[in-house]
Amino acid sequence: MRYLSVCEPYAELKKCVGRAIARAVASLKVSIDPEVVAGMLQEPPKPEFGDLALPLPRVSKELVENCGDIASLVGEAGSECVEKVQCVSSYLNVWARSSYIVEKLATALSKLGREYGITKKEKPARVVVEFVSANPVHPLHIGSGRNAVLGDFIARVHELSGDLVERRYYVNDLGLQVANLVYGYIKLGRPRRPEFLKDDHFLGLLYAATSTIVDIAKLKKKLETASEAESGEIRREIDALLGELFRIRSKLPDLVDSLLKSVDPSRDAEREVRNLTQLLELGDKSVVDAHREVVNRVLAGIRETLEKLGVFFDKWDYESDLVRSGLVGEVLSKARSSEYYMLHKNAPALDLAKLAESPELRELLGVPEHLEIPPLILARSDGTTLYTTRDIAYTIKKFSEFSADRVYNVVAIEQTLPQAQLRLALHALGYVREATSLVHYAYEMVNVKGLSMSGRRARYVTVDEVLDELAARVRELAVKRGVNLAEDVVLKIARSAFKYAMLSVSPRKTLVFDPEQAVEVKSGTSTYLQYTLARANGIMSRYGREVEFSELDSEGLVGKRRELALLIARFPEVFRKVVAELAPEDLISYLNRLAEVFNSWYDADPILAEPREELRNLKLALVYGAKVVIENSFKLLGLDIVERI
RNA sequence: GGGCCCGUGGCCCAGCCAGGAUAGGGUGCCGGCCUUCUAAGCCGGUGGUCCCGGGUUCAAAUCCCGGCGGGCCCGCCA
Repeated sequence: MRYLSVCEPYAELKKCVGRAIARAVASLKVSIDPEVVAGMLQEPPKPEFGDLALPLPRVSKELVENCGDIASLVGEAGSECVEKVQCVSSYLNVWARSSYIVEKLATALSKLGREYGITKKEKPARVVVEFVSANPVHPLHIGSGRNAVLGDFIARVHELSGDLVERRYYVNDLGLQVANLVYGYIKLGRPRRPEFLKDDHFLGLLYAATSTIVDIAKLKKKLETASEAESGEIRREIDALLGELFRIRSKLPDLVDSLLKSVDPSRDAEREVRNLTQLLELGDKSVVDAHREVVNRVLAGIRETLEKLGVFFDKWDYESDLVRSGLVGEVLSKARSSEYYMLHKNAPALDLAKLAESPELRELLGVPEHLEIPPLILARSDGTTLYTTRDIAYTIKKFSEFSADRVYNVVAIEQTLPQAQLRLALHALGYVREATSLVHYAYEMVNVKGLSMSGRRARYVTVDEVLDELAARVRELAVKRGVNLAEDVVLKIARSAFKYAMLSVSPRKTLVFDPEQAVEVKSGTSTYLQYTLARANGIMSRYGREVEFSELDSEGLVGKRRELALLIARFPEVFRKVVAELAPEDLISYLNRLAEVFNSWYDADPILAEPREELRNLKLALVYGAKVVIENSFKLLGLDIVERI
């Protein structure tokens, strides 16, 4: 990938040091590539070991015994960037010239200003990010919250890199889940919500109650034909579901009571729901109306939550529209004439196993090496299509409508198989470019301490309640500190804390969400970073002028100031890595270190009160650098900047 | 049964892919610091068999092999 305006002070320093060492080693008649040396330079664990260190055995074993000689050779040769070199237990410890660091950093900061560290691509790409796409049957829970935050992050990464990004939400309104909700919704005559509940929360309860009653009906039917041995187990399951229903009832008694009056659990409720899925897919007027209404009511609630989070979408795509547009039908007929077409237990399917035999293709499509690929069933025997089939059509649509070079599906890691099948199916049907440019950005699930989550049973922690609780804590803390915070600032602090919790853990790891802990507002969170930024901004606005980069006292670059300068100098590289690897947690670790060094320095060293002008300029340059670094990181992570905290 | 992921102080997490110095943070607990740029902060202390066992290496939390523990996937669900 090529980038514009490369201006990376730390990388330049490493290259320069690499050259200096390579020159010295050359006089020992050993030839090494300066670039390689630069790549091997690492950050010493302690300041006593200098600014950069080279483990000599990594370069060459023979050099280890010459460690002391090399150190003095580098020192004698002199270099614009090397101040001093020492040999400590086979490490070459390098102290950089302060003037070099200051000059490189000042150049970068004054040249790029607020753009410092952001590397734009030479050729912008067109990127679609599909994320959240939670089924419109209940409010967003924190699992979808993780999706929302990560998807937003990916979109931001590309936006900041100069790409054109389209954010899409796939409204999966054709699954069995929605049919269950529609069933209950119609049975109750399109009920209104009580005053104290948001629509998505209210309808989420309706959905859970309906699902549970339908499931009970299913089990009761099974009981009729069950053997003596089976019936005991089934009865226990029914009892468990009755318990769930009772719990749901406790939240909204009237709702469940009237639902029980209109849905007879002993009748074949399941078949009625199945009928609904068919009518929906066919576009039956009588149900489509109620269906779209209830879906939009839930969606309005979800949207409100996303807005509170500061997460926005360009397009909302209804799955039902996709089917009715005929796109899914086209995919089906294309599949029928494909060489991979097969019947699997009498259902139309694609035999992708053959295709997946090629290791090269797996590599190309990012299909895990040992993942077994079963046939992809395209439709039920009643003719209704299945999710992945519709997703094939949707993927084609996402690519074509935006002329996308790449499409991200931000989807839970548990869907690795269907996502792999999706890419293989696209390839099988001749959509080779689409198949290779579709990225499954996978993230692990969110578990809540002491709760097994289930949408079907209304057992979840919602994003709304977490945000509300966080906001309450922020207010409480503000009162304690005697600070008057505007409501929008409260929300910004609260939602940033939520995002931070979602972003600071690697997406590949299961996130154990402890509601008690997440709502704490304390150090080691976004609040700490926001606070640090507010301090830096406070100084800058109090100073009220542009920093004078041409007159900096580089002799003053010692202690925490030096540490901070080197961290700021590293930002462009950190940024590039985070963008390339889509790893928000790396950026967060870096920010925490930067904030720690900044605060520790801030506490001990007066900045504006510094009497010597050139030293004051140096300090201000550091404050400015830290400010720009944190602000640009916030842009990438979607955290909010607050003026006062 | 097969496959993938995870295991790091009491709790949470970074480091592992590209092996390097005494394993970093946070939280918790104990103590100290506000007449000076925001104390949601700073400083000090406390706390670790990097799941276990082998192997490779001058060097292993990191790579390889074998276990153990936890999660996920293998549906005419999504």
